[in-house]
Amino acid sequence: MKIEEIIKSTKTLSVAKRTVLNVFYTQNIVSEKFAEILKPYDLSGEQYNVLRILRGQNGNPTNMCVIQERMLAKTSNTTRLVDKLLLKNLVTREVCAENRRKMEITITQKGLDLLAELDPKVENHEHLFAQNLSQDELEQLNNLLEKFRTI
Amino acid sequence: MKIEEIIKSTKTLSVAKRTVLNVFYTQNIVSEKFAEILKPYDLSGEQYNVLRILRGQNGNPTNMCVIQERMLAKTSNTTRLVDKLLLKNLVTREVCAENRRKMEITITQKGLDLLAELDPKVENHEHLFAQNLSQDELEQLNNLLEKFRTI
DNA sequence: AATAAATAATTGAAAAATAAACAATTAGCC
DNA sequence: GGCTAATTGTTTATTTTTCAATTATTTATT
Repeated sequence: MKIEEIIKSTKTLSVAKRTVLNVFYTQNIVSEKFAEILKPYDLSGEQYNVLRILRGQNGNPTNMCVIQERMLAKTSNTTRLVDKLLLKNLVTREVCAENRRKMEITITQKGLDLLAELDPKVENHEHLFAQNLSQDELEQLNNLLEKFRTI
Repeated sequence: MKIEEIIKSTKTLSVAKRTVLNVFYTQNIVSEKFAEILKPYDLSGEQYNVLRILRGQNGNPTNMCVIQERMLAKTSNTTRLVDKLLLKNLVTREVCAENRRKMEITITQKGLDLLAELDPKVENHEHLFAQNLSQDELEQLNNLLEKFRTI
């Protein structure tokens, strides 16, 4: 469905405006579907994201600032996000010995197990949307988004 | 910058996963820049969106459910959003005569003036990103996003 | 060594989002 | 008319986010 129909615009919109709206709307659709997957696990999108970052470290602990830097939404409050994960025993938090200002966050086995359980569902989610395009089109879309967001 | 570099992924990601990440990340960049524009006017992105919907009605009042339906993020609490706009005298709210369950929301002159002041800045914002692509590429991006999000 | 500057993370208060319960009104049906 | 169900919005409580200020530690400077 065209973005004009979705927002029921009577005027014709510039292609620039349409693109911004499309980026917003598409992200919204994708993230709502994603939230549905995480809901039963009582996990928010950002919490999932942090767990994934931690797993990416292959067992090595990760500082708060490294997590922050790798999150997609830079404005998030990493401390509170990690607090939530701690409460669920999905991660551990310890003071770093070399630099006591830093905190070392490590994903627990429980966290790894949760991610392992989610993996197929997440792949499914990605596939749900990706299947609408050919491999070539997906590569194109990635390239266009990358160019578009450059400031 | 490629999405793998941004999230500093060591593994290679499927094109499906890359696309989802790119959609998320791009929306984030665009909306952060947009928030900067609105900040001095003490307006959130969603509040701006509601004002724009109301202006689109050309002076005709609009029900809450119509507003809700046209918002990009369906989960927002429309009542609260409109409350905020009321407090700033950007809209009015009256009981609908035909169906007294409904509320008629109308944008005020002050609201219209605010939008008029924002218009060039918003266009500027859209242009900031759109200028990275040719007209053809923009159309392509719109088409690909539209296809991609189809469920 | 003492002080200033920079870095890392936390905290508190305010704002916003989310979900569930509630109230009012309308509409359909017998 | 009177009963039931559906619609429309508001309210309340809870959780999250956001923003600015603060604490603790380390590094740099005098």
